[in-house]
Amino acid sequence: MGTQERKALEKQLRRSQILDAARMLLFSSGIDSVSISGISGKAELGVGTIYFYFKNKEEIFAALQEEGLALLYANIRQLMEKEPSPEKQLAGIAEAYYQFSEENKDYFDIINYFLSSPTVFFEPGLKHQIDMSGHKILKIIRNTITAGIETGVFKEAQPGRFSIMFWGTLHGLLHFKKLEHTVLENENHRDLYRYSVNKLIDAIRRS
Amino acid sequence: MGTQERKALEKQLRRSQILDAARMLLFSSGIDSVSISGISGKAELGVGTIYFYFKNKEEIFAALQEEGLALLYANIRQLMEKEPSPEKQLAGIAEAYYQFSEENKDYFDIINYFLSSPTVFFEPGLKHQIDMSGHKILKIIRNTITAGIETGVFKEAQPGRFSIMFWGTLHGLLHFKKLEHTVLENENHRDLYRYSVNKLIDAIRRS
Amino acid sequence: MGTQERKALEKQLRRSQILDAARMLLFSSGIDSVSISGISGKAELGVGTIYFYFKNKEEIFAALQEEGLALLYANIRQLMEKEPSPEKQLAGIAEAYYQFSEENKDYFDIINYFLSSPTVFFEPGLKHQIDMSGHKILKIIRNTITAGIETGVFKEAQPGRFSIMFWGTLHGLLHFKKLEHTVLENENHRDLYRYSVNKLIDAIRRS
Amino acid sequence: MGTQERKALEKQLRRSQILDAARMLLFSSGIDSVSISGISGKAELGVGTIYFYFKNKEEIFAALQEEGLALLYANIRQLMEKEPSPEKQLAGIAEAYYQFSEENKDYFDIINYFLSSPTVFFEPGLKHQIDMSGHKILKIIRNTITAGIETGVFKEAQPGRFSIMFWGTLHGLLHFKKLEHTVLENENHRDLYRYSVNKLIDAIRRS
DNA sequence: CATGAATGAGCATTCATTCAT
DNA sequence: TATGAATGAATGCTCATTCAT
Repeated sequence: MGTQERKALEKQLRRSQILDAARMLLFSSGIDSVSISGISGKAELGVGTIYFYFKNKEEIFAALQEEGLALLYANIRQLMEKEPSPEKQLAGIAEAYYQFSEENKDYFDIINYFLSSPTVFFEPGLKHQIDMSGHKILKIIRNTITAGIETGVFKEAQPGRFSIMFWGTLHGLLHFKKLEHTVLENENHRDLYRYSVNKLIDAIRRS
Repeated sequence: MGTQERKALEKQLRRSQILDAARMLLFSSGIDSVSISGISGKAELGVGTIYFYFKNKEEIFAALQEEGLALLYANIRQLMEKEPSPEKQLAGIAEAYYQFSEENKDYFDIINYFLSSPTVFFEPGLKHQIDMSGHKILKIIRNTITAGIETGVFKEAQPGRFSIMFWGTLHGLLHFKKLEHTVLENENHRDLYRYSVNKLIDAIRRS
Repeated sequence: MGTQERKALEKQLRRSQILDAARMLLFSSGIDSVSISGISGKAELGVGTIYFYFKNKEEIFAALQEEGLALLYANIRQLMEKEPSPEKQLAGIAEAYYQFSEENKDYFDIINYFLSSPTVFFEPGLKHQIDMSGHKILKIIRNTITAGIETGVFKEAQPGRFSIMFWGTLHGLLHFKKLEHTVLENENHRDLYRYSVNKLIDAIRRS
Repeated sequence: MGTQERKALEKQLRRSQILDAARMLLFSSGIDSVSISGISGKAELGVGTIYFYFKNKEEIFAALQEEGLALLYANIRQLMEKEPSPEKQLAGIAEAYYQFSEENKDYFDIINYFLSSPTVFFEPGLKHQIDMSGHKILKIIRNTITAGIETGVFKEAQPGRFSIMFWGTLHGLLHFKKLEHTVLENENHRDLYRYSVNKLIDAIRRS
């Protein structure tokens, strides 16, 4: 039915409208000062309407998180695909994550928000969707490593594990960014990050 | 004076009492639902009394964080000192951190909370004190590595950087714990962690 | 639409309801003990509802102040318009102010509160509105004086200044009301007030 | 008894110590941010001690108010005594009050605080003392006027009333100071004040 | 579908005052 | 006398969520 289609489309449109408002607010004022009424104001919709399209405030954030993961995924693909060799590709992935954490700090923060919080639970369906996004990113890494193994550049018996470790190291180091001028004292964070990535690539190259 | 001493002791006691309550609440309800009035209720003290001993809610959290870091530091020392070789010592440090994240989940969470949060800042003095605690832990790692280099077990031109990377990897992987049954799918998190630690030790052993 | 109209009316009603509660509280307990939660209790509305209709506690006071000024203005007009001559009109204005300070003591107090308070400031927009109300009252006085000059009853080179002085004298004397039985000792405050008004009218009549 | 005397002296000393602290705080932070604990800190005395010397926070303010009135009294005397004629003396008194409101704004505010507040009641004894201070000031005015009448410069059947009116006008106009840039629009407040003082002196000169 | 009025629990923080020592 | 630990009521304000229309 044409009518049905249009309705579905409109529904999608409203969702975007709300998400746009939420994103703008998130980026301009930080995660703590995003309120439903704020979103409703920015989106020029009633508060009740927000609740029609999203069950929760958290659901809105989850959607934003997905956006972030999608963007990160795209960035990674882009930077990685420029590179010819698995080694350079891995480095490209790491570089993409670093850039993302700086250039899309708000998305990075929101992803971390959910990852760090010991509480927050989403509905199973929602959670699955988000996990899938994380999965896709991890898969790129694993594929790159597997490809490297196949071409003989890498030697690694457990590419699945190594890819998680790789990702975990990047993640942990990015977390340390805020310690740059205190605990890490003299270390330049960027250099430290690159050093670590090289270390990891070295480790898999020779093992 | 006996009286003075007892007074000082009682004062210390009250502080602990408050911190205990805060810790219990934090542990049972998550960081977001720890409120001053909740603490005052749990501690069976008036709200005002809380503020007599702590300037701020944040000061309470900072104290808790420091407690956590001190405990972690002690645990690390203990597990590490059992081991004879730098390699085993590094493994011991990693093991201690893992255990800490499980057995002292509340402390682990609070440390992470402040590390992850894009906003919260402590007063300079407070921040410095916390940083020092973090520093001490990092120093153990660096010393272990340096010792390993000196005894010829490790080869690494930049022990300072490597120790941060080491710590960062552990940190990042522990963060992934909650993804165990989703993104990490088939991987047993514990095994993954150990695998990674070995990888890191391998990397420094041969390089 | 009938529905829309009723809604708008109800909204206006709620505002009044809140203002009524605030006024009653102010009247019965003094300005310092008017709290939002007190108002919400008296008005039988939730605290949040108060904040839905008024941005601030101060906005409520400002509304009350404006109410007061409007009432004073009306009273002045009424008493003044009965009088035929500028002299009697001036006396009528003074009389109206005196009556207002007695019969609408709560309004009088709130107007004074904001005038006396060394701190409190309203938002520019709000302030402007209040100032306008004050202005209107001052203008009546000035117009009366100007009219008197034009008809030759008064002689005064600076009617603007004199009207402020006139108003200031009334204001200052009403402030002294509470000193009636102490500093002012034997003076009957009412008589004193009338004496002063006559003095002022005399002063402008002859000068 | 020497001991008794010293004790009484010490008691007086402590009072001053507390008042000094309160005054400093009042002047540096404004009337609203003077707290007992703040005073106790500044005075280097325990909070309990404050309550030993003053029954109330209000009692402290009352003492400060008296200080203010005494200072005002002294200022008035000084400025007035320079002048030879009753007319100039009246102008001097007015001038002194104006200066006091500017140069000792904090004292002026505290005096007004008690005058404006519709609630606050002091103990009878205290109240009497404060009233006396007010009285003394009023008496100067009355004496000046009476003197003027006796020397034939002034003509006024009711010097008592006129002096209150005089004082009330000054008081009311000083209150209008904060309306200078709004309600009073183009009027320079200082000029307006002087104009009014002259008007009053004129009024009594010729009547 | 869309609205937005209404809610009320919840928050961190302050501070005058008391009272056992 | 002097102390300062303890209190707890009180404050203004926020905001996710609901629900009648």
